[in-house]
Amino acid sequence: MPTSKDVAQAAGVAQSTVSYVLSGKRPISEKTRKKVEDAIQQLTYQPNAGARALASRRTRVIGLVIPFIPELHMASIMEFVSVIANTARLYDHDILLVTEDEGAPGLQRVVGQQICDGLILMQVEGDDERLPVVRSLHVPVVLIGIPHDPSGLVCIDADFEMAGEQCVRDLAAAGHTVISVLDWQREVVDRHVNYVERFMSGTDKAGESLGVKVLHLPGGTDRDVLAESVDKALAETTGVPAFIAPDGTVQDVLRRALSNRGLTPGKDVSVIGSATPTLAELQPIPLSTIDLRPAEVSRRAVKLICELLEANVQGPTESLQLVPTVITHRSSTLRTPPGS
Amino acid sequence: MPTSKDVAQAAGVAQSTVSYVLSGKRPISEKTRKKVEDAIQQLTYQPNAGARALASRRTRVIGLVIPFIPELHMASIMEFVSVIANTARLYDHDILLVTEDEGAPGLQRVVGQQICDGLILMQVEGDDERLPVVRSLHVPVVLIGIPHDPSGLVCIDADFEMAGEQCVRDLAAAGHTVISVLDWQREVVDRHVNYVERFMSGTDKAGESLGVKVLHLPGGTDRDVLAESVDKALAETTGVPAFIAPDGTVQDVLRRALSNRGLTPGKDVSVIGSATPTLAELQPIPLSTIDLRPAEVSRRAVKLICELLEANVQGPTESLQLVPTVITHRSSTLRTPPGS
DNA sequence: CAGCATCGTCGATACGCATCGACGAACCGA
DNA sequence: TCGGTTCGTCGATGCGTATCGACGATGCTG
Repeated sequence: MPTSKDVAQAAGVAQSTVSYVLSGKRPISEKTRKKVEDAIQQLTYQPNAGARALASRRTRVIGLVIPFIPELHMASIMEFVSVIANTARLYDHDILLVTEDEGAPGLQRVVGQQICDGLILMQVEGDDERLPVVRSLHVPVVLIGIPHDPSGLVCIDADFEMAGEQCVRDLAAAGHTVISVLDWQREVVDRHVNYVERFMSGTDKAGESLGVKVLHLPGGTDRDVLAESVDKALAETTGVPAFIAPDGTVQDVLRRALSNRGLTPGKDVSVIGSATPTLAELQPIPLSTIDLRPAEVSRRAVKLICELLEANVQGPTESLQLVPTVITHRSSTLRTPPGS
Repeated sequence: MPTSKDVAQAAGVAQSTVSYVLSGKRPISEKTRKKVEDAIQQLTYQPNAGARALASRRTRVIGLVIPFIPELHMASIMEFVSVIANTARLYDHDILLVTEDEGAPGLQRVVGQQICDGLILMQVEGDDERLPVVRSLHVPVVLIGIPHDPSGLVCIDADFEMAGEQCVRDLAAAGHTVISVLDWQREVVDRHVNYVERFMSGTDKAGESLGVKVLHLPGGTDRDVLAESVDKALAETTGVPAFIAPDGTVQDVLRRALSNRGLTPGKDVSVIGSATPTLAELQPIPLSTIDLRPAEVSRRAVKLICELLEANVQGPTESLQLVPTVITHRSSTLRTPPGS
């Protein structure tokens, strides 16, 4: 492996000059720059990351803490991961995987050993045990998800409250007067991820202001539990029933439960779920969806942390960003108020 | 951040002694070791990764090249990723994400800059364009998947041929005389991932040796295409029909197609799919599966590369490992030959 | 008790780059 | 023509660790 010294020698300049050509931190004459760049080409020189990190105190690596995954969520997590990795490259950074299995000590490890310059935490819980550690780390950290106490933290997430509002508002506009909201699957609810509450609060506010009844029922992937919820919803509904199933994993079970009862989405019942456009179109009856914008959230998270790194932020910062959600009508919801 | 020098000072020894305590590469008296370890504790010292990499020429980081993902596969990819990350930690290594978007130059980048000591490539295609580059890199690389020409490469994958054999053998034993194999979804087939061929070859060999007819039909997630395949299979089948759907994403569509035709898996038809045990049990009719052992493949891949790193392998190595697959009966296949 | 290997520790050096101060050259206006 | 800039380059140093050679201390053999 050639070093910058080799390049310097080949170009007939000092090693420091090579460094300045690369960093642009001092003016370099066109002539010298050309010589150096040619030498770099010829030797296929690439700067050594370790040495660079040692000298500059910057690794250009961001640690990404991925959650331990209740099986069924993996797909959506992967969406975050890949967008985050690709976006990081745009800022000339790399992503180091940190699994949640390592817990809080894992964070201290990667930061303490200076393997990375900052962290992105996914799937932050309302009362996340890692928060005290996060606050004590002297590096920028961006949380995806909003804990109960976000003071001193940089957080970003989809605007779940807006999402809840949008769903109820749209169903109400379609003429539904009773709307049933199915909970996330148990694994999520048990984690006290606070987007569940935010979503629910959004539905309730909208329901109240529009004068429609909003029911909250247990969701999850257990067929019997969901069957019970559906029956209860149907019993309490006057007019055409409407369901909101913000958890992608619940949708499959819901679809089956409705079909068992002879109900066809878009005709006898309205259903709004959460899925990517591609997946939504793939359904037998294209699913009306509330898009929680995972890609946009990911991109902004990376942007945020890179800006913090750029600004060389040391002390605690505080900020909170909510990404607007998007509701899309497909065939699983009624278009017009029935009887109009 | 304290350095090893600080530790040395606190312990009243030389910096090199601290280093030897940590690495164990020279004998240290119990007394000195104690002093040093206490100092490390008190200062909460953690070695600087950059400096360590610079001096030792080892980053203890493995690059993981994850594929660009046709949406529906993400879940299974995540399974690999998380097991790989966790296993790497057992060997005291970390995982750097490299997305396929960077292509072959990305490999040269992370290796050239010495950000990582070796690579794991997922989802290797039969005639992968990155192979020439891989062969030219002077670091250990482990491929998950088996290219057409594996010479000079270290490869590991599930034994898809065995998987195909197992499926056909079991269905034949249950009395089926005609067995229909549905292809992977188009996105996978188009990539020429060669496990498709290996699986098919396994089914054919078993079919031939057992005297049962094996049909190959287009799979994929397109409902119409799959409907056509199912109809064709039913038309050509004498006795109880049997389907093998090795692609997890095809299964959903197949299930619906069969249900539309009034066929109940385990009763009027046998179905073998591919899914993790949890997911298989979650189906309305628990799915008989062929387990392609993603976790085991991941673990072995990490083990392989860590051993290569340990052994300080420079030149090209060659090896090929196939992980045995496991077939599990649940309720979607007939238990006994019909009419017996 | 001399002679010698072994053990435990130290000091010095190298790893490859970024960065700082210094310095010569070219250029400006007076 | 001279003092003062600005521009472009160089040499030296530091970043924190691993590792090599050296060396005193200790234990053993004859």
